Amino acid sequence: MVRQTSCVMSVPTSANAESHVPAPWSAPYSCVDASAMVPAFPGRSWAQETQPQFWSKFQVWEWLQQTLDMHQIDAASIPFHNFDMDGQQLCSMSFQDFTQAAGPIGPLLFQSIADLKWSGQYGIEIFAPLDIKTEVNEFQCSIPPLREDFNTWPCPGDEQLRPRMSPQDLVDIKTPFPPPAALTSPTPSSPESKRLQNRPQTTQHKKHNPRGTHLWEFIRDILLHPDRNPGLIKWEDRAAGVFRFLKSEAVAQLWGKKKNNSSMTYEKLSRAMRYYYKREILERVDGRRLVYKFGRNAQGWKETEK
DNA sequence: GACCCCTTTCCTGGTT
DNA sequence: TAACCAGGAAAGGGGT
Repeated sequence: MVRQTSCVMSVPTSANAESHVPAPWSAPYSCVDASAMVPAFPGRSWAQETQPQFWSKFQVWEWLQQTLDMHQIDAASIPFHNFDMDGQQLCSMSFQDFTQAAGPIGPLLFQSIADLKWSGQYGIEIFAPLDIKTEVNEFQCSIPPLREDFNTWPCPGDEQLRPRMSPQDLVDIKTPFPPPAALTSPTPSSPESKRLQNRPQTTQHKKHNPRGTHLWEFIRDILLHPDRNPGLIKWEDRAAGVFRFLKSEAVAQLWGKKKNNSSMTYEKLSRAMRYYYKREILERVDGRRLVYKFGRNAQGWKETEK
């Protein structure tokens, strides 16, 4: 059966268009190419923002999220509160500080920030001078992709700041390190856990999430960082895991952008959400529009799990 | 290539 | 009337 979808969105997804848009602050929250929705938006000086020492707390988190996403590391596995600091504080962290704050991926983060410091210092243009404003007020994309080949770049000067990672350090860097059990283990008796138990051992443990971020994780992560998505989704009952879509179509477009699917709509997104009912990742909230609730198999959203 | 999983797409019908 | 909800059916696509 051939389904020719009609593209109802105005989000350009061609390679060309994509190549002119810097990667958003986070792949999971990939920004809608709002230039399509907001024809004119004010420019912004990027001169300072290319240097991490001038970053705000918000931008530090953007960078952190971007780096985790790039390496397909579950954001819920990282103690974000350890990075509740501005760029200046971030830049003053030592290699050991990063390791303590982020565990096994500390070296990766350290290397990343060292590269950015170095790039900014030497005036390398790694940030495209483009600002994007979505229909959701302040949802801005600012952090471009970090270089994947960071470890192969020449390393002028400050070796103390830029220790080379050994091959062992980089082994399986795309494979997330084991997150806390509380964040990954479905309730033993739940259908989800049974489903996992029935899987071959290799697929249970080999890769945490080979397909990348799932929709519910995407939603969860938006909720966990409300400062980054003003007006998209909000908690109705934080403790109970009840949340509500405020800009359903905007969220759908963000999801579509992440999946490189310009025809994503809330209608389709909500269908995918409803499939989570069976797996108890979400629970029904009867009688309330745009309201969902995390179920027993949704992990990482509780405050106590942070 | 088969199979599994997670969506994605389309659809019908109901509700707000 | 529009937007949303519910869920069946089938296909797409990546991983094993």
